[in-house]
Amino acid sequence: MKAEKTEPRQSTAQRIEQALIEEISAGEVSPGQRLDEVSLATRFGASRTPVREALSRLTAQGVLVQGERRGVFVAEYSRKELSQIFEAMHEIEACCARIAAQRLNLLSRSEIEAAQADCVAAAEAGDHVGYLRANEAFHSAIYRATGNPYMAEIASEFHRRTGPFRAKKFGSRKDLIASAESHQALIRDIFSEDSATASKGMRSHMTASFMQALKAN
Amino acid sequence: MKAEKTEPRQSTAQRIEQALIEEISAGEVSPGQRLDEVSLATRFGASRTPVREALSRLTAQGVLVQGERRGVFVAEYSRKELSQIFEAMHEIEACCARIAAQRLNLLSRSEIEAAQADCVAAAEAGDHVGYLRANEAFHSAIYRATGNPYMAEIASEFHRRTGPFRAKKFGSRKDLIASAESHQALIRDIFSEDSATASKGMRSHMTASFMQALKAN
DNA sequence: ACTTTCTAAACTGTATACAAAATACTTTCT
DNA sequence: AGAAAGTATTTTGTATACAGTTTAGAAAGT
Repeated sequence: MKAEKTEPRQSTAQRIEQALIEEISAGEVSPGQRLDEVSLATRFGASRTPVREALSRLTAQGVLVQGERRGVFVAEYSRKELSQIFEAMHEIEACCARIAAQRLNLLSRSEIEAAQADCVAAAEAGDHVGYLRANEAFHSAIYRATGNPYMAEIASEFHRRTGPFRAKKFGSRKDLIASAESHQALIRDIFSEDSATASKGMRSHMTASFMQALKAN
Repeated sequence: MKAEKTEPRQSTAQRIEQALIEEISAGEVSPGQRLDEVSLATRFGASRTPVREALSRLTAQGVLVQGERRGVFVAEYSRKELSQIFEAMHEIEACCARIAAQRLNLLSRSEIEAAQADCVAAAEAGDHVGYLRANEAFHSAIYRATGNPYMAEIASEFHRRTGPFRAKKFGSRKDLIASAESHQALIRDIFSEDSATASKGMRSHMTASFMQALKAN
């Protein structure tokens, strides 16, 4: 493999943004919790400036919300709001599954299968954090299979935004295993290369996901 | 109507962000053009700090793109990329039309009709900028009719992102009038309250929109 | 004890200075 | 003339200071 161009060094602000995204997605910061510029600056060994930039970018992406007069908070949604988000996500994911089913190729199939193998491994090991990452990668592989980076980006954003709520349904090793198993049915539907089957399969998956997240929250 | 809570005063960074969004959406800044912190700071009578914040937020929203090593640019898409964006937008808009058709109520109908009246007025007057605003408001009214702010937000983002490319198809008064007329068919389909009709109508509208944008770019 | 007013502390947004990195331009060498 | 090295300029990211706004807590008044 040819070496890639030299990657620009990640700025402090980017580093902070990434770290916060991961924590929030993993549900490590509770909904409604306020993020404090000054203590984050201390924690990351930086000044307020890059912290402010990271927080501002995350509000622009809807990952965080700005208080009315002050403060930046991890978004906290009512049951109604949560169902609206899942509805939107549900529609996007169904579109992705439909398009992916139409566009499967050797690479995308392999990527989905490899990602699923990682999910299974993490679930068997009872590795909660590892499973969250592997689950993320699994869904990303489906998004990539659409061959449309913009669809993939939208879907990823929703996946990230619902991360904190979905993370709570993975309480035990048994939950992880059940989740990994549900992926198998989904893969079968997508690999059928039939749009309607894929779309329907994803809708079922998302409905189950939502129900479980409701129960756990 | 009861007075709303006092709105927080808009920061300089927010002001700059809004102004840039409008200009970019209206196609006033060419794709590929670099935005320069220093001259923007001069132009807005501010320091680099709020300019950087605005630019950073706009890159986080995908409205602008970061150069590999330096610079922030108005996104420039290849024909292939443009078709991918429109494809994603097409899917989102069709979902919105479908959901809106299922959820119409007196308020949403009125809003759509009022927005269309504004489109017609702007088109008849040959008011290019006014038409862009009215067109934006028309689509926003449809998104709002979904009753799902998250669907609406995604759709609005795509609408905004494709603004520069779509703006170019509104070259003459005749183009504005044709666009406003195409809205009528779309309204009829959505107001049919039939999901499939609404979805199909929106797909037609988006296909025509894309073809026209291709021709004009 | 409760309410109002005042004060101090915390938070927010911005300007400015500084240093490092990237790029453009000029000079020197082959 | 073309390439390499050196220099100057521009751009980027960050730290810090400052001023304005908001909030919390203390003091005074009823």
